[in-house]
Amino acid sequence: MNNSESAFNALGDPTRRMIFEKLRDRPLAVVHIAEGLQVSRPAVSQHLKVLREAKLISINQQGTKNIYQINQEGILAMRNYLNKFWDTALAAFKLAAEQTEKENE
Amino acid sequence: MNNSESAFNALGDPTRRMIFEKLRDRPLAVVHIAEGLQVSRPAVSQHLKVLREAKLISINQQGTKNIYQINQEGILAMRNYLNKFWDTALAAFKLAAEQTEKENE
DNA sequence: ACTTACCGTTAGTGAAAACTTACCAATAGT
DNA sequence: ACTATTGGTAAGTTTTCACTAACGGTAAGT
Repeated sequence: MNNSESAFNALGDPTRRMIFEKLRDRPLAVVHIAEGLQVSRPAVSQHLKVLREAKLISINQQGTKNIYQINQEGILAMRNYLNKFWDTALAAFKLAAEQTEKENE
Repeated sequence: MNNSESAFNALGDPTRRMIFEKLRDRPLAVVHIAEGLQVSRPAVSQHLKVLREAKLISINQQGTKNIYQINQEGILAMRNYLNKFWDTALAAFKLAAEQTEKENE
């Protein structure tokens, strides 16, 4: 599974999107990420693992605290995927239009 | 659920990503989408429904054939989400850096 | 040393969702 | 008319995965 694939998988879950958006505004320790969320702390830990493997977030270990923060790499992977996807789709569309035009001459 | 949410949900599934990528190159009827895929045609139909509701694809009905094609709307929703997300994260980061700087004066 | 705070992992459970089978409706072609 | 093609839906099964409870491990503070 490449970067963008694991990133799409990770953001496919609503709870993980909430965590992801919490970290958008500031880096947070796991306890604080779990606050306000309706799942247990271990569940949050598991989600963090998935997000980390997708390179959407990264750890900054400080003593016993694990401070999580946004990682640009995963975001870039998704953006590149979508940009390239659309470019390819558009090119295919234009090519098909030209083909049709020729056939009608 | 807004647009980008349902889009992320939809692309969270690997089979749906495959379908989505199949349609990138050309519009296809359901039968042809199912070809090569390791799931039954009804399963494909169900996936198409999810992708359609996320506005990632759209139908072009031609007689008894349902031709599916890429829909830019869902893609744009995701791109906008990611762009805005990153902008916000960057702004928050800069603000935090300035705060820290002031404290160290 | 002892206690407290923080957090990852494992095992087991429950719910969501992906899948298949069966069925039916609509159009196209003969 | 009838036959074939196309494809959506419903019911039921299977599988996946998100979740909790319990445990252990590490670092900080006293």
